[in-house]
Amino acid sequence: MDGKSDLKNPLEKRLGYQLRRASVLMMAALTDRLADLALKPVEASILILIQANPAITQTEIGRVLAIQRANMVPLVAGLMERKLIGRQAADGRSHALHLTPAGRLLTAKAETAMLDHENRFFGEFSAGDRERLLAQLNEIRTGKGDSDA
Amino acid sequence: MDGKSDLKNPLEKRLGYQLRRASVLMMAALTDRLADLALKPVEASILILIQANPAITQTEIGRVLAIQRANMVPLVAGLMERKLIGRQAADGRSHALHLTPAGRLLTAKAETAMLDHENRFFGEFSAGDRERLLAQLNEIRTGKGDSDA
DNA sequence: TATTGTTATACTCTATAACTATA
DNA sequence: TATAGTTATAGAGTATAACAATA
Repeated sequence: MDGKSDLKNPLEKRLGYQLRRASVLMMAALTDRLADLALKPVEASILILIQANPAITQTEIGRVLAIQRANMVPLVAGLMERKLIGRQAADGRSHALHLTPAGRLLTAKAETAMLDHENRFFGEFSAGDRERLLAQLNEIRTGKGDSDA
Repeated sequence: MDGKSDLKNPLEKRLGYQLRRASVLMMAALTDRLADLALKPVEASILILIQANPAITQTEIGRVLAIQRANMVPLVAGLMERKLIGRQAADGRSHALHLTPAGRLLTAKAETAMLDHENRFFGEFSAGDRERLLAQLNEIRTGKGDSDA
């Protein structure tokens, strides 16, 4: 009941390929899900990071999320303009970021959306499978990936 | 022995986030690895797909790899110019693609590079863990992800 | 000298619309 | 009417270089 084609795709056996395809699919779904809140995934991530780390600076956020300083500027400016976050001078050159009340509210909604989103994709997975998958993905990041320094 | 910071990252508990970070890291590593062959990951994927499916057309490749028809044009043109692939008229509007001898040689090298690359990241994983991870990633793609039609 | 925030800029990847020639 | 290949183009996302102010 498919009949779409008889094409072979040897890449389906490649972990890196499947990793990327799954990631792209989930990112697209999350983008749709967060569009209701007028947030992009990266913006939601920034809000969550500020919530977890009061007085974090935008350069620090960039370091955690692997975003260049230069590219943080319009992101922070956008959240400031929407009055979701505020800044206070930390020292003369850096600014401590915090969530506004509106930002706290929206961050809570974003977190709910992200959990729903995750359950949509992993709802059939057992808790053990989720934990193992999470640990394995984390291993990829923290394991052999450190040889690019 | 780290001292890098005391920042919390709640996103590390999110499967979608870890999936993306792992994917980006592996893609960057693969890009480096294939640079020796003057191939981008997408070009290597196209070569492998042509090898596995003689007489495939570029639109079909795009369908398999989720690449727009329009974006296939410069990719195929580049591989043609390097004489890694050739084309023959299939019907009046489509062309059957095939690997040239040079293309076959380079594709073999690319496959070796991709296997090495995969072992670099998953070498510590047991065969069972690899299989399970592959199956889980495939489930993400073929499971709940089909509701965007 | 190093770091923060910033501007400007370029490059890649991806998406859309429209055209042609074929089916 | 639908499809393959193509062109042109626009929009993200990401990267680098340079600068001013501050540490």
